Amino acid sequence: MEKIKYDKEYFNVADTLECGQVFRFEKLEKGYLSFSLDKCALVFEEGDQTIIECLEEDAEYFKNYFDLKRDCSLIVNSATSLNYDTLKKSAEVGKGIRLLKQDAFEVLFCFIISQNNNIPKIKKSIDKICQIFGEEKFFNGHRYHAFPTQKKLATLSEEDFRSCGVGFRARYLKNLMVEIERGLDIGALNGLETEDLRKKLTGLLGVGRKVADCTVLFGYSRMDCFPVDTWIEKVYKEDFNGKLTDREEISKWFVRQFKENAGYYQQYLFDYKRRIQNKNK
DNA sequence: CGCCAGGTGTGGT
DNA sequence: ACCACACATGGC
Repeated sequence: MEKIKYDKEYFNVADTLECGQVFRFEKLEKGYLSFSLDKCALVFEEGDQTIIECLEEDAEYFKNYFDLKRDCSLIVNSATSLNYDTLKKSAEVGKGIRLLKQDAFEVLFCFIISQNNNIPKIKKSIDKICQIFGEEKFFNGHRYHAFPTQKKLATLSEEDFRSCGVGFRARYLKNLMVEIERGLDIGALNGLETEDLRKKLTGLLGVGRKVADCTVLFGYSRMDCFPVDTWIEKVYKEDFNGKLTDREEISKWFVRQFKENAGYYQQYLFDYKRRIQNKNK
C-alpha cells in the first residue's frame, strides 16, 4: 500500500470530488473512496495534509489523476488578482479544488448522461451501470465495481442502458458504443488540437457544445476551455452582468478573459454558484 | 400538479 | 440563422 501526502490547503478531497467534475466516488465516515476506470483510492485528511492511499502500482496513476504536479496557488492567486468579485470569492472558497485528469472515454460517457439531468441522479445511474456491468473489485477491505470496459459496454443494448435510469440518453450511449465498435478511438483523439477535438466530439449523437467541453476539460485536460451550463449562464448574467445569450458566445467570452486558467476558474464559479443556491434551501 | 436538472436533436419559419 | 418543442426520470 502506498501513501501519497499533499498539503491540504490546495487539495480538499470533499471539494475536489463533490464539485461536479466527477461522479464516481463514495463518502465514508472518514474520507472518500475515489474511483477511476477499474482503480480505487482512499483519500482522507490527517492534520494539515490530504492523504491518498492506493496500491503501489496505482501510485503514479493517482498522482497524475489528482493533478499533483500543478501548483494551484498560482491559479488561485491569479484569480484573486483579477477585478471580478465573484471570481475572487469563488477562488478563495474553492482553492482546495483540483481539476482531475480523468479517462476521456469515462468522462464522455458520464457527461452524455449529465445532459438535462441533476447531479444526484446522474451519479445514481452511473453507479448502477458500474454495479451491473462493471467487474467486482476489492480494495483495502472495501467492495466496489470498476467502470465497465468499453468492450463490455459495446455488448449492451439501448434497453440495458435505459434500465439503469438514463432515459432518452440511452440512445446516445448506444450510438457512442457503435461508433467505437466501428473503430472510433476516444483516447487517440488526444493528439488533436482543442478545436478539432471539440469538433470530433460534437459530431457524435447527443454530444453538443457543453458535453464536448466537459470532456475536453475533464478528460483531455485542456484548460483553455469553459463549459457553459445553466449554472454558469446564471453566473454570467447575475455576477458578470453579461448581455450575451448564446452559450457558445458566453463560453468564448470567458475563455478570452481567463485564457489558460479558464478551466479551473470555471470549476470555482460553478461550485460556488451551486453552493450558494443549495444553502438558500 | 408544474418546474427544474452540468442539453441536444429535430423540425418549423 | 434562430425558435419552439420533445426527450425520460426523479426530487421538490
